[in-house]
Amino acid sequence: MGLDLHDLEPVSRRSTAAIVADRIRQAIMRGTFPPGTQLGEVELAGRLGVSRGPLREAMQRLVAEGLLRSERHRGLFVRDLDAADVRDVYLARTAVERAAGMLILDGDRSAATERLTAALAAMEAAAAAGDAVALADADHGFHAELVAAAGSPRLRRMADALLVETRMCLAALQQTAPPAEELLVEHRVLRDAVHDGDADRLVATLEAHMADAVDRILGPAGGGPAGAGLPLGPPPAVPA
Amino acid sequence: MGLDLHDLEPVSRRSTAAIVADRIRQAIMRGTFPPGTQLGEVELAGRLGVSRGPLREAMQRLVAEGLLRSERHRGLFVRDLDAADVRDVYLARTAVERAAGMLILDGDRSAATERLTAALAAMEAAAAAGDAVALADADHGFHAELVAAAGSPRLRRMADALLVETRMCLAALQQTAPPAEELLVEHRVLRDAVHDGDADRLVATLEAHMADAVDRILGPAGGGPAGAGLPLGPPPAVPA
DNA sequence: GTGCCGCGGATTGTTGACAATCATACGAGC
DNA sequence: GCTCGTATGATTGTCAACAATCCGCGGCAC
Repeated sequence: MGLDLHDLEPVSRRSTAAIVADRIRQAIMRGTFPPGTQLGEVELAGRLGVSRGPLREAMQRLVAEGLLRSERHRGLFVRDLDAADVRDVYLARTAVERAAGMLILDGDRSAATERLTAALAAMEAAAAAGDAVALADADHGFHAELVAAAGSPRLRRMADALLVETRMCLAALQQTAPPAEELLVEHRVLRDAVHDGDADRLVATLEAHMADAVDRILGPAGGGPAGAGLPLGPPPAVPA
Repeated sequence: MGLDLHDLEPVSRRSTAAIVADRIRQAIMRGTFPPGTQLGEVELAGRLGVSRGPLREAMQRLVAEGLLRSERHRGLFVRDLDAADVRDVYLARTAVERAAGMLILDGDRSAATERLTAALAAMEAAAAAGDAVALADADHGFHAELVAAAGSPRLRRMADALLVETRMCLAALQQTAPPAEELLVEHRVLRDAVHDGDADRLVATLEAHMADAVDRILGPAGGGPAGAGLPLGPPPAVPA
């Protein structure tokens, strides 16, 4: 239902490096590779059925995206995100999605509303089914659709990268249980604000939504002033 | 004078791929490789004195950054930016630098003011010397310092990528002569707004500054509503 | 007992060569 | 004259092997 650009795509599929990059990215997102784990090149290459050449290229892409951290002659490690990183991710997301929202309000609101409604339906279905990972997927999809509807390639690219990091946060610090109903309400308000063209309400709701997400992940400790740069303390229990 | 993070860098220098990526990036920024040119791997590898392996890794990074466009079995080409891209770059920059500015206003304003003043001094020196490329460098440095002072790693990373694309725009569509005095005034106002903690003035000036830059590059045609997505017409004279 | 030195194992970084693929130019057929 | 099929050339994509580097452990001198 949610295929974006299948309209007669050129026959040549993407390069091998891009494919394995997507694979690794998805594995990191889904928590298959916990933060801090070392990714051996030979093992990964063997498991994916490719050689080390394309795999290294894919790794470089992921390093550029900030998902991996490369130590020279030591290996590649999955970046572990601390509390400051969580705040930073949501701060950047707020900036990007805010700009996307303003852009939508100056553009085709009805089309955007339609796309957001569809994404919202996916969230509602997942919530009704009680499927937590599907709900997270749909949440991801809603925000991706929000900035995609803005029509800015660069905002979209930045948002995609940030959403991947968001999933990393969720996978790493798996919160107990996201209150599905509250989540749905917040997203519904976002869509309505887009529909009504209410800029102030959209921005306020977006910021509150992001702050809520940070609180949900970190516990209601440092969600307010968002002082970036502090490593800060142990919220409930984070592994080293 | 403007070195950012030279503070006792680890002895092991970066990987070869990162070095060649920086080289290519700089070459693209400075206009050495005009947009649309094909970058042959063997030629580049020979010229840089490295093999094709590390070079391909560097290329993947640059593709991920959006500076190169890879066509399968065709080659790597320098992305050529049209008018819509110019508007999009400045739109994204506005979003990022606005967020950075708000963050600074909630943080250490005096330190940020100091850094911005230093960057401004570099601009003034370049303007006084009549050195256009030094002025562009200093302009670049001012905005880089602005988001660096915010202390958000992700905003910083996004801004760096966008600034490189900005330089690409400037190099490709080399404008006649940027009015140095006006440029200085605008940046001075930005710094003063940071110093005074005036959020409204900072945002307004920033948006005006970006709109001015777009007008300067494209000619005063479509700077107002910034309708992204249109390829749009020939402002004065753009090469295909 | 403590600190230093050297060695073994493993991993990454790099290289060169092989194979697959595509664009271009030329000639045959209609 | 135009179009289609084919040969050629160059380029990218991929692979397996070589070399450099670093961590951990055992032994030795002090």
